[in-house]
Amino acid sequence: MKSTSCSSCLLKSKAVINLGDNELDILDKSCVQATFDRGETIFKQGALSSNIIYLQTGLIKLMIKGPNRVQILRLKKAPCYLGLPTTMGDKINNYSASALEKSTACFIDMNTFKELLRINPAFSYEIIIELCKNELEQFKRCVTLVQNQIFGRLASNLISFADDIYSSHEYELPLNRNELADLVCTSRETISRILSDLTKERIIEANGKHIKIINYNMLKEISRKG
Amino acid sequence: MKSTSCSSCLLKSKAVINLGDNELDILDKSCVQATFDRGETIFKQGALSSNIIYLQTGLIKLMIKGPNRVQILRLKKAPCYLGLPTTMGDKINNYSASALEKSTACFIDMNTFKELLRINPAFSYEIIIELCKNELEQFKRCVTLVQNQIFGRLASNLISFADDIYSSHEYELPLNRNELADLVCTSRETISRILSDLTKERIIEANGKHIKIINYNMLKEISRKG
DNA sequence: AACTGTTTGTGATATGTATCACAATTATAT
DNA sequence: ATATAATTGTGATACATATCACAAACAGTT
Repeated sequence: MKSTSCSSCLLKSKAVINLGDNELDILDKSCVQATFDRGETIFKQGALSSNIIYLQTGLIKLMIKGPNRVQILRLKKAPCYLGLPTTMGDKINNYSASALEKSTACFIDMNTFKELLRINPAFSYEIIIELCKNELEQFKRCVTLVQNQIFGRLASNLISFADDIYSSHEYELPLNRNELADLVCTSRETISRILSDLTKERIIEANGKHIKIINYNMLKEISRKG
Repeated sequence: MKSTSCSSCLLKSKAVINLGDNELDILDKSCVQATFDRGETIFKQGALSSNIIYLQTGLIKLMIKGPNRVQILRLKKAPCYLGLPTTMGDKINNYSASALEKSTACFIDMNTFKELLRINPAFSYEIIIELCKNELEQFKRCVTLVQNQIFGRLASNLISFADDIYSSHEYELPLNRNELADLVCTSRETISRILSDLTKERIIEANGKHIKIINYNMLKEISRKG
């Protein structure tokens, strides 16, 4: 049940901002809103994909089950589109999404979305921009995962939590040790060892999920060198 | 110097096929064609990006200089767009492209490309589809790189050469050992050892750059298990 | 409050691959 | 044809991280 119509929604995407009243009406008629608690699945790998999902509020993880393990592809913070590639580039979800905190998402019918792409070039243009930025981000992440050793990989992610997600050098991790290991592509034991070492070296303070970055420059250096 | 006008080009992209005569004229006026020999750079990481590049014929590698090494992000076979994300998502090339064999590419002015996106929704739509498929492909590649051990990673790539690029179980690698190592993210010594082992086990025959796959199913199994 | 299940930390050991060194082979230049 | 440079293959060793085992701490349930 939608709390507000698309036209009076205060959390529109950059793409949707370009829509006229008529187009917002079209969107409103085939757009459903849902709230997810932490841990709930928004869409599942292997299932048919027929909606475009716009994450209005919250934080989610994209996960894929690979040959050897579950891997967290990336975390995504609202506002953003989820699963655009998997819905428009394929018919089956190539990966899953789950909420890491209470989140709200709008499910847009695929055909309506295509219609909006067709009738509003500015809408299309913003979708293209988002796809392009996502791919660049993904390339960067992949290079870090492949080239850096585990110290550098973990440091990069801790910094990303601080700079991109919480805008603070002190935060509560939204992941347990196993999930952090899935994000950084290592084992949970290795995560424990490194958080321990970083704490001993007074670069961070790690108390359970509570992280405080003490020596940001040193952490940055570690993330650069790998 | 263009050998033919855009309207009479027989190698149009799926996006360009949607353009009308008028739009093809617009494209023709700001599109320059170039031929590249093997080894030549098409665009360079760190340089300003102001063109959209359409690879008409040939095979290229996308490379990025990371914290520890050069990494080949992926190979791309014509026909396809190169560097869409890096031109539309940023102003600087995030990675480089070089020809692996004689190739031809069309350089399209950025503003003209944006104009075509604006005036032709079907054109935009095909660009969106290509971006989505690219991202899914990139996710798959990243998962393989991160989760598989080196045997599985090399097997995957040898199969990709056979199935996607040469459509043959026997082919001439377009890469030397060092470049193959960059593609698979390992060292050139490890590449030599594994090609040696695979040859000893009669799964492939490797003679210099000449590769012949003898036991496709076994190679497939190795690539799946990692 | 007690019990059970889950998560986390640490020690010990195994494994896969990088690195280094060097020689052999191949390609290129003269 | 010869010399030089680049590429490749192999052996030996080092190193980073996975895996296994187990205990301690924490969270959830009764």
